Amino acid sequence: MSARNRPARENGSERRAELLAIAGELFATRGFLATTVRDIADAAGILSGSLYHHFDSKEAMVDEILREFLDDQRQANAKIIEEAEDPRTALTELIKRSYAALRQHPAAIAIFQNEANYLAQFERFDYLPGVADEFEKTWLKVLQEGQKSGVFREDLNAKLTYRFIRDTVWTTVHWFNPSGKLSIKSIADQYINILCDGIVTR
Amino acid sequence: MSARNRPARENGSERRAELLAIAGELFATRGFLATTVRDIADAAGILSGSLYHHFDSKEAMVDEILREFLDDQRQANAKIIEEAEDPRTALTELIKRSYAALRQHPAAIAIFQNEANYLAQFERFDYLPGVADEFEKTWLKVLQEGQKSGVFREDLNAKLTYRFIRDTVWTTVHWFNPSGKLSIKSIADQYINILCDGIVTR
DNA sequence: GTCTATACTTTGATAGAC
DNA sequence: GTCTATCAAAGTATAGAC
Repeated sequence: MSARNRPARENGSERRAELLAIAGELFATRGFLATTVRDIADAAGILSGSLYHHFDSKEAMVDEILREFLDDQRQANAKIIEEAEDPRTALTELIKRSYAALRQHPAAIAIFQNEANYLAQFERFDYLPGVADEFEKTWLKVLQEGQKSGVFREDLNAKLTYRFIRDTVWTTVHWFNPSGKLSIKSIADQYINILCDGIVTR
Repeated sequence: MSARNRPARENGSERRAELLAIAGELFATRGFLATTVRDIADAAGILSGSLYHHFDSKEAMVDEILREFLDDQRQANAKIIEEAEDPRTALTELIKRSYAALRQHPAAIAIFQNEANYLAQFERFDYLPGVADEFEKTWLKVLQEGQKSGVFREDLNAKLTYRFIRDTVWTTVHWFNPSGKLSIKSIADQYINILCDGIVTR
């Protein structure tokens, strides 16, 4: 079946992608529940009923946004783990990659951060807890290997350390301003710096 | 006017406090919008209409929850700043205090974290951005004084450092489990440890 | 691909009896 | 302090014309 004849409902017409981006923006800034299908339609300059020509439901929209981002991130993580030569490099690369994602998928990250908990209650989003778990495993492995090899302090609780890192990195999406003074790169560098060496002078 | 004759609508009967706690729990775990007045009433074993004997609206409920917590935290911060003898002590005390609040006001913290952005759009919650600002000023002052006096590294962006700390500390509310293995104290200690000295061995 | 029109459901809130 | 009864508004979604 050619892309031309494929029904828009199934996937990618340009208009469809446009609508999805608009919806994502709104879900990210206002929240999923606070965004009505009329809000999305208004922002797109059409009427709410017209959205249903492209998507089955509001849930279907957010579902698609999340899947795309999560697949991307998962692949990127796997590649880093595979290629990194030592735990410290792996860790800093994971952090850099996460910050880079802030520029590529800001809406999806905000939605994942803010709504995963709520969405997980619906069957359709059964995959969410699994993905979060997989992410945790990836980071934990790096941290633990680093402890074994002696680059990371052994007295730290790896799970706790992972959570601290994750919280700091992802929550950045709530205040990061792409047109502000701080670049993603400088934020990432500074965080890696603090995380590795601490804020106290020696 | 005695407490006995004071209308429940105005403030503190026992039942009222109970209902507020139930609502707070739901707001915190499910989200403000996802929690209906019927959910709250169900959880309390009454009908939704009965809630309006105690509170003017759903918004009034969350408003009261937030104000109580924020006042508390503000006072605590002021006291720490006043009493701490040096920036490093002040910083660790601020962090410890924030973690301690996680035990005392878990629901309010989660709500503040998750819903402040949404709520700020309503006049009633005009005070929220101001409070966040005040918190930031308090922490910034400590960090900057520490940089001046040489305890904290001068090459760090204080504002950025504050955000890293704030995000890590407050976001803990999303995964902290009071009946889990990790105590609040051990989480706080470990975080202070990482923040000050980093995760890399030397 | 969008519009018109509209059905259906959920939700926050009110009035008055008990 | 709670219940019964009920509203009005807002929300998601559908059907069929254009």
